[in-house]
This record gives sequence, C-alpha cells and structure tokens, in this order.
Amino acid sequence: MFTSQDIRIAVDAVVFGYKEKQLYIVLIKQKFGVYRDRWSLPGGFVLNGEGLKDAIIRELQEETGITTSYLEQLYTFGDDVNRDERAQVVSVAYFGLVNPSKLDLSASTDAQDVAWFPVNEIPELPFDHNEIINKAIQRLKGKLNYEPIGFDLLDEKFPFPSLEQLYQTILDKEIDRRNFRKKMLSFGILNETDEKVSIGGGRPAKLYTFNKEKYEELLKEKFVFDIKFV
Amino acid sequence: MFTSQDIRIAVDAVVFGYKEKQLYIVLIKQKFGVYRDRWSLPGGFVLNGEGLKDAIIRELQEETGITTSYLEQLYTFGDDVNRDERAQVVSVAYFGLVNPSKLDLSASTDAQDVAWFPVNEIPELPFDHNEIINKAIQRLKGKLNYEPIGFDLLDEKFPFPSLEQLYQTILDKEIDRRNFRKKMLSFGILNETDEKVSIGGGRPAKLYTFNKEKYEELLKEKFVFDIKFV
DNA sequence: ACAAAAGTGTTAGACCTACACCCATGG
DNA sequence: CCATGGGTGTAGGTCTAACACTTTTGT
Repeated sequence: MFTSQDIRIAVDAVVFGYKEKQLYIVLIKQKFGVYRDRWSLPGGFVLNGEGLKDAIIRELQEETGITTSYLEQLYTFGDDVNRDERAQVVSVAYFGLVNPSKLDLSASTDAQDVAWFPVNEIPELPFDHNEIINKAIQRLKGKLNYEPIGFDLLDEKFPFPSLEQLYQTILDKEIDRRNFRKKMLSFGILNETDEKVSIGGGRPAKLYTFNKEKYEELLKEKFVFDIKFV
Repeated sequence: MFTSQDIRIAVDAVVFGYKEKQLYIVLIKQKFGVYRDRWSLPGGFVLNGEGLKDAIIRELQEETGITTSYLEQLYTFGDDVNRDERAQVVSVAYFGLVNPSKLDLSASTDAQDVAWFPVNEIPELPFDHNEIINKAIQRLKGKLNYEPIGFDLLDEKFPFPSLEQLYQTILDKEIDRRNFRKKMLSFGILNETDEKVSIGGGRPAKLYTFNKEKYEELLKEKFVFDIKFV
C-alpha cells in the first residue's frame, strides 16, 4: 500500500505527585536493553490495535501500578530523528497527576524499580526525557492558573492551607494567603465540610472538597477559573 | 529488536488565512486512493529519517505550495484505532498561519486541487479531519488572547482597524474599538509608520508594524501579552 | 501561658467597561 | 457637502494588591 515506514511510536508519561510541600515525578528503572539500570520516564511502545491513551494507561499500570487522577496529552516528540539512537521513534508524551494516596508505591510493584523523585532532583535521563519533563513542568505551572487542576494532587478532603502551599510550591513564589483564599472561595467551587484536621501544632483547619459538578455547571455559563497572581 | 508494530505516522495541517473579514482554511483534493476527489486537510506520511515538523513543512510545500508564517504542533490523533479505516494511523496535527499574500494559490500549484474554504463552510471531510479543524479553531481563539499571533495573519504593514476586525471575526464577538486600541497600543509592541491607506471611502488609516524584537525583549521582563475582552 | 498555624477585612490604586463625537478623505 | 470609515477621552465601577491582628488548638 505504501513504501514501508520504519518509524516506531512510543508513549511516555510525566506523572506528578505532591506531598509535604514537595512536587514529585515518578521514574522507573529500565530492566533490559542499552539503558538497563538507568532511570527514565515510564512508557513504551504502542501495541498494534491499541489507542495512544490506552497505551500510556497500560504502560503506567504495568510499570508503576499507578492510575492517574488526571491524564492529558502533553506533546509529541519526533523532530529529532535521533532522539532514540537505536531507531527512529516518535514519542507521544502525556502529562498526569495522582493524588497523595498513590504516592506509596511499595504495594503496587517492586519498589526497586519505581520511585518518586523531587522535581528539583531529577537525574540525567536517557533520550530527551529531561526535555519532556521541563515541558511538563511548564504545562503544570500554566494550567494551575486557569484550570482547577490542583485538586487532583490533593486528597479528596483537604485543608485550605494545603492548597495554598501547593500553589506556592509549584509556582515557586509566595502568595498572599488572604487574597488567595478570597479569590479561590469566590468561585464557589469548594465545599466546606464540618471536619477538621490539625497537622502538628496550631489551630486545626477545616477540610474542603472540590465540587466538580458545580465547576462544570459554571463552565457552561461563561465562567472562567482564573487564579493568576503576580 | 521488538515485535513488529504496524502503525503508521502521518502529519496533517490546519492552516488559517484571513482576508476581508473572513477566516479561511486551506484544503486539498486527494488525487488517489479511496478518498479520491474528496477535500481533506493537507498532510501525509512521515518519511524515514524525517522529523515531524520537517514532514509537515514538506507536505505543505508539495501539496499547496504554502510556507507558513507560524507553525506549531496542535495535537496527536491516535486514540481511535480506526480513524483511518485502511490501517492504523497516528496523525500529528499542526496548526499554521499564513499572511494574506499567500492566499492567492493559483501561482503555486494546480488551482483545481487546492482551495481556501471559509471556516464556516468546511465540507464534511474524511477521517477525523473535521474534529482536527475544530480543535485548531479553539486553539486559534485561545491563542489570540494571550499571544501576539494575529499579526501572522496580516501583512507586515497593516491598518489598525484590520487588526480590530481580525479579532472580532475570529472571536466572533464585537469589541469596543477604543478599548481595544488603547490596550493593544499600551503594550508598546506596535510601530506606527508614516504611511496611510484608505480602503474604500473614509479617512485613510495609518499603517502599523508589529515590533517582534520589542515583544521578545519584554517577554524576558515578565511582561504578559493579554488582550481578553468580555 | 505560650507557641504554632488558621482564619479574617479594609483601603488605595490600578484596570476595565461603557459610551459619543470630531476628523480626514473621496466622490 | 455629504458619506464613509478613522481616530480619540473620560468617568464610574470593579478588581487587585498590600497589609496585621485575632482565634483555636496542643504542649
């Protein structure tokens, strides 16, 4: 039908987790091949008859045991024909988020081969994986301002200050607590529960939940989530 | 090295042009195959040893004679394994803009097979090409608000009202001329020339140029281009 | 009673929105 | 001189940014 095409399609994922004021990315240790014993992003080749998103979901499950709370396409890497020196490989990269309960990997798979790395301690990775991670971080920073995506990195019920912390950690800047709270609550997409937690000393914080239904309702009425700060 | 993968990689482009208060997309008429004589997006298979962006640039040149003034990756379509019924094909879609001088296709190629279609008169296209176009239109609308991308759809020197018109046409809403002009000029990224044009009757308009260098300088200083209107 | 973190209001200034008239040219 | 489209200013309201003290709990 066509002259043969010797290009392979892979999928890779940058999956973020957040815990104790730190942002993490999950990496796996390759078991075989030239890159054996080196850390890299989870991912692999797309199977015949398999969709792209299905492929990355499968790979994440197989290699890390993780199921994401949020997953979207990031970018497709294939301008550099030699990004994988073994063959021409085009990689469709994904961007994922998991909530903190998934941050404990020991149960899901052999802990030796999967680990969470703080974003500022990512080792040098094979291929263009460091570049992919940079792109993912940019995306995360951008999205945080105009989509209610931070909630996917928190537990279902969370104390408000954790949300503040999350924004400050990821955006790497201080944010005025009063202004942040005012603006965030003004959207009306958070539900206050009557539960409280205290983390260490100090006054306990009320727990909130994200009201996704309300958010989606608002979207239909020209509402825009926008929480940029200088 | 691996079990064989029978998936092909294609590139497709949604290229926008703007003229006389109308937004256009370029389509080509397939010459061979099942979809012969049907309009579709320009594009084709990536060659061995060819980068993705190079591939779409080549295809655009071959099929339409167009070189874009702006070109970026849009999205990679490959979740639906049967999007092309002949084989499993993953398509990396691109988003392009051309300035008005390129809108005349007759010189570049056989006019029978390439044409500009107004965005609201796109016929039903094969594969998921209509879906790709929708995504591209969303992207264009979004980008217009926070990147100075409109200039790529105008001639190098343009009268200010054309820029107003362009925003109104693409965003499909009325914008207050005074407020638009004030905000746009306040960025300081437009140069006033001492040339004027009059289109039809009325007072002639001063011509402006986009000062790309100034814009890129400003970007380094935390400047954000943002021209959203309600 | 003290330390630690949560919770809360106000004000000045910037920015956005709405709005209408005069100007330069061609016919 | 008239029709056509270009060019301009202001005032009211809204939103943003900056700022510090009180409350609740654990020790």
